[in-house]
Order: sequence, then C-alpha cells, then structure tokens
Amino acid sequence: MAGQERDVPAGTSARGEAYDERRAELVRGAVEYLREQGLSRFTLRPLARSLGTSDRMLLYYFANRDELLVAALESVAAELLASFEASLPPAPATPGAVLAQVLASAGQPELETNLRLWVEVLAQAARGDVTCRETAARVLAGWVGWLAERIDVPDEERRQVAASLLAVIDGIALIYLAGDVEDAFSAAIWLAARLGEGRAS
Amino acid sequence: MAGQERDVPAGTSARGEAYDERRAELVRGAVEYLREQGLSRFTLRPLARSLGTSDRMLLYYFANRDELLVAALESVAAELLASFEASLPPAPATPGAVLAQVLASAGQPELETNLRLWVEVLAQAARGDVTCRETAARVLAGWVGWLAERIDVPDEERRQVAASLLAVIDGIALIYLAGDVEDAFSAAIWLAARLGEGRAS
DNA sequence: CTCCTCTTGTAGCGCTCGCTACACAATGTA
DNA sequence: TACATTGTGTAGCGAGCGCTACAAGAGGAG
Repeated sequence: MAGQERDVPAGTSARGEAYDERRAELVRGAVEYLREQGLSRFTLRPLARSLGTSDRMLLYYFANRDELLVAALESVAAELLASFEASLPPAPATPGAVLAQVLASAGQPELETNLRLWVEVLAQAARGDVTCRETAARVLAGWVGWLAERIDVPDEERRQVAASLLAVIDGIALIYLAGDVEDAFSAAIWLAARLGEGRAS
Repeated sequence: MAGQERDVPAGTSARGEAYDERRAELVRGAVEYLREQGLSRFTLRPLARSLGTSDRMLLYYFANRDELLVAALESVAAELLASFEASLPPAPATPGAVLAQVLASAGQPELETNLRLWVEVLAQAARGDVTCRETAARVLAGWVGWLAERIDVPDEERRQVAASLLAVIDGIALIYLAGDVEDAFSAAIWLAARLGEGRAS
C-alpha cells in the first residue's frame, strides 16, 4: 500500500512541498473562478479549462469536487472576514458610525464580486447544504464578534446590537445586488443616521 | 399550418378550457415543488415524477423548462406580495411598529419555505439571471411601495424609510435562515424598538 | 542502467440534463 | 364512417456532469 511515511514539517501534507504549492495555487484559481462564475457553475471541466489544466488533474490534487469546493470556500471565508474587519473603524463607535464606516468601504471592485458569491452561499446554506452552512455560520459568527467589539454600547447589549448591525448590512447588500441600487444607497444613508443618534434604551 | 382559430374568451389560450386548467394545475404543482426543492433542483424529470406525470407532458403544456419556471416564479411572486401585504398593519404606523408587525407574522409554516426560495431567487438575480432579476425587481418594488404607504413619516422620506425597512427585514430573514436564529430574533427586537422611537430628522 | 514514484494525458463509464421524434389511443366532427 | 385534433407513452439524442482505469513520460535513487 502506502510507502513509508516521511517526516514532514507541520502544516504540509505527506506529499512534498511542490505538491502543496500546486494545490494552493489551484485553490487560488478556484476561488477566482468561483467568484466570477458563482456556485452553480463551479464544475470541474470548465474550471480546469480556465485554469489551464484538466479535470483529471484537479481530481489528482483533490479527492473529489467537494474537497476542492470546501478548500475554495474556506479561502473565500477567510478573505471575507479579513476584508470586513479591515472596513471596521479602529475604535468603538456608535452603531450608526460603524455602519457608515462599513458602507464607506463599498465601491471596491472586489467587494461586489465577493458579495454576490456570499449571497449565493447564504442561499445554499438556507437550503441546508452542509458545506455552505458551515461556511456561513463561521463567517457570520466572526462578523458578529468583530462588530460587537467595535460598537460603543453597554456590554449586555453588545451581541444584540452587533447582530442588528449585521442584519442591516446584509439587507442593504441584498437590495444593492438584486434590487434597486438607489434604494440600497438611500436606505444605507437613512439607517446610518438613524442608528447613530443618541443611545438605545 | 395551424387549423382555423376559434374565438376564445379573453384570458384563456386558444387551446381550450381543459388545457388551461391542466396548465394552471401543473403550475401550482411546480410552485410547491419549487418551494420544497429550491431553484437548483427544479428539473423536469424529478418534478414531473413528483407531480405524477412525465417530463414529456410538462413539455407538452410548456414550450420549455424556462416557460414553466417563469410561470411558477410569477405565481410565487404574487404569493409573496400577497402574504407580505397581509402582514402589514392596516393604518400608518412608525417604522418600528411596521417592522414589529411584519415580524410578528413570522412562525407561519409556509413563511420559512417561501423565504428560502426568495433568497435563492435573489442570489440568482444578483448573478444576473434575467428571470430572477425581473421577479426580484417586481417583488422588491411592490414591497417598497406598500411599506411606503404604511409608514407614518413625511412624504419626502417615504421611499427612503420604506427601503430601509425592507433592507432590515431582508437582513433579518437572511440571518434567520442561514445563521444564528437567536441572533435574528434579538436583532429583530432591538431594531423594532430602535426604529419605533420618536421621529427621524 | 534499472527500478520506482510522481505527474499527466486519453478514453470512457454511468448518470442526468433539456428536448425531440414518433407512434398510437381517445375524442370529437363532418 | 372517415378524418382531424388532442393527449400520452416510449425511446432516444447530444451534451454535460463527477469520476475512474490505464498507460506512459519524467526524473530521482539504488
């Protein structure tokens, strides 16, 4: 069966450095493809073609389509978390100010692409897809956690207000992507103002 | 080519009453299937099997899969609009009160199923799918219009506040479906309270 | 030089997809 | 009775899907 296993540095597989690098490179390409084409078009042959390789090779580096998809989604999740955190204000602020700060980072070219994919992941998560549910849960929890740290409200309200902010942000994003862009902007402005006034309760 | 056309009552096709009835019945079945299985599993053969017929017959009553899907989505859109309107308060109220009223109608067994499908439609709309974009635009516009009529705010703010409310509702729904249910509820409570206080600007 | 492992191409399997061709029974209608 | 329309089953096409079997080149190790 398996040849004798060599000692390998932690964090790498037992198949050598070049292998791991190639694998990571394929994941990066898969992420890009996933963002451009969406979840429903994430199929091996077109993906491989766009990466300059073959489905055969994808299945050489990944046990099956799902393993590749999971790796790509993990990477997307990390990226979503990072870009979200980067858009948060450095110091605690009112909910409205935090919202304004997050929305101010809109307009980045990559943001819309990421958001589209994110909505698709949420939709599949809502349908019960295990991979998407896990990704969604992890990212949403991370966002709520970060928001909770940055808002200037009493401790006992932190999570509640953070969840509210996240709902508002997601809702605006949804309307921006699928509905009237003007509505999304005006809602963002009104909500930021409304949530910035004074203190709750 | 075609045999001579008979006079037909307005609103029916040129193929007889039984034909129209059967067609409508199939659409109803397709809607149910669509809600249960989702957009991505809306394929002819399994759908036909669940309806006790064959793909051949579906394509007899509908020119192609898309025509059936469009008919089903139209029906779903009408239903979403109707159930949403039913959940609105009869007389104008503060944004928070309207939100509370809408959210109070949660818990209906059909609502969650409808919402799941709705998110899927929004995701595909965000991806550029024409059918879904049209459905989404129509439903979102209808919702904003109704909300605008029911909120007790100055006229010049109506649309802005209505769009904001819709964003909040959609965001809460999203977190409810794909994330932490507790978060969704607590966000709903906080936002309803927050948007109910006093008047904006 | 001879193996042996890693990498890659070719071909194809079994399946599902939307859709179509064709035959045929049933049901009016002339 | 003869014919036309309407509804339905059977079979299959071409394409795409995930995935696999198999052979063979490349390159290092003995």
